[in-house]
Amino acid sequence: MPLSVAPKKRHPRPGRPKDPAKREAIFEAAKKLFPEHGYDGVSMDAIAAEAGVSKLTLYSHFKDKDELFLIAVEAVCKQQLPPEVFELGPDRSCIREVLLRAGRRFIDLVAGENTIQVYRMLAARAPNNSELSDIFFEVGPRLTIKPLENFLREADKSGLLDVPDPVQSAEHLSSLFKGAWHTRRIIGCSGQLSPEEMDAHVRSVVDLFVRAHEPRYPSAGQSSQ
Amino acid sequence: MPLSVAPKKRHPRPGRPKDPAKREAIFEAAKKLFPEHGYDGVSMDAIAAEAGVSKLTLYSHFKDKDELFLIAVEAVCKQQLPPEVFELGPDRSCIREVLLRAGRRFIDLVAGENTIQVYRMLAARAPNNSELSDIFFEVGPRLTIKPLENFLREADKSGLLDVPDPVQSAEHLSSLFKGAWHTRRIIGCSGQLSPEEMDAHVRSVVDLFVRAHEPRYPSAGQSSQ
DNA sequence: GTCTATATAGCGATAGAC
DNA sequence: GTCTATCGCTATATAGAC
Repeated sequence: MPLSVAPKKRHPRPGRPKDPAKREAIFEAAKKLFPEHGYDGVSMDAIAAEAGVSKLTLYSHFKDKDELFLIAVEAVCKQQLPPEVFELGPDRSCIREVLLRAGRRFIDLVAGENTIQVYRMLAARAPNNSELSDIFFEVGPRLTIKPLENFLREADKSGLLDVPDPVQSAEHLSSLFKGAWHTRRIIGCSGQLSPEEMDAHVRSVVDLFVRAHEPRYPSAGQSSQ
Repeated sequence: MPLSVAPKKRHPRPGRPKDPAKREAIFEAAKKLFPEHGYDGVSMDAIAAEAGVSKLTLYSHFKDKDELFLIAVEAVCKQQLPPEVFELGPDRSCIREVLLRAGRRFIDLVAGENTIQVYRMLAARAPNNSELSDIFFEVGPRLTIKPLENFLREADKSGLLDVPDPVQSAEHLSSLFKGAWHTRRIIGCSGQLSPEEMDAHVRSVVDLFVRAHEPRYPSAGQSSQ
């Protein structure tokens, strides 16, 4: 059961209601600062200052630093992926073109600054918050791969590709798109991919993938066994 | 110019020489603790205690925490990879078998606890130490891929595989072997690959890779153009 | 050169005034 | 409910005794 941002009001209205705007300001500050500097790099004072509230107000809305970190990261993960942005178009005439477009979008998403920051945060606290990493993986990478999987499944049915295991192939394709650069970005290596290099990489991946999955007997849509 | 562990003695022998054994003890403690708990998770007190020396002795041997962290991580990276352990055997008769063995070794290495800990450390301090990450990538992943690259180049020459760009193909193969599990381990997801799943994964990768690179006209060793 | 003891600063979390 | 001021703790880094 994922945590929620909404405060739980046990008593209908015992006194003056807490200011939702302040809670939101704290929440926004956490979502901004934690990805930038990591768990240990952000103090509760810094969050309070960024939000423009006092530290006690902060503690009145959130139990402790861990809780705030948890819901902040979770929120960043969820707002990370607008799932429809990655739905592959209905154009399946040219399989390579569709995969090329998909690859560019995929890389833009998983190698974007926001995504990389989430990975870094989670890596830093890996020994502590394995549940948080699990959540991230479900709402992040898992959902990102899904459109690839669906596409491959349909490509297999229509005979454009030979994909007996769409789940596994989608994961392979995802790994190929990420390549070595994804990990390099996470650990903060200096060099960056130029747009030309990125394009060459995507082409290379699509070449390899299509070559591995193109039907062996082009005239036959499906082969028995 | 990488840092060295050896102390620089500016004066030949001004007084009592510092105890090299204590320096080594501190060094060993740092190499043990930093990978386990990360930069912020390890205090100088903890290192001194682990090494069995006082904190001032520590500071007399190393300028500050950053310097100690730097040379410790660098040392862990370098001792990480005995390059000969990954040299592929001379048996190139069955290409799939060689790749299967290579894949298992490769995964054992890059998904091992030590390697993953290095990734986590670097990710946590990514905004600060990009040079350190660069060093790691050169002495780590880069060297690990090299044997794959050499093997693919020879396989291409002997006509067993069709690998026009061994560098790129080796990187792709590496990405496939790592798969999603490598990243999942870095961020500390809970589930782990069972040996059976690992084996299935490697087989799947080798299937895909061989299928993509097997010569199209089996009888002809090389194709022109 | 090495140790015990300490200075200084920052952390997360809290008590009391309004 | 919110703020100012502070507790208790731990961090890095250092001064004085041997």
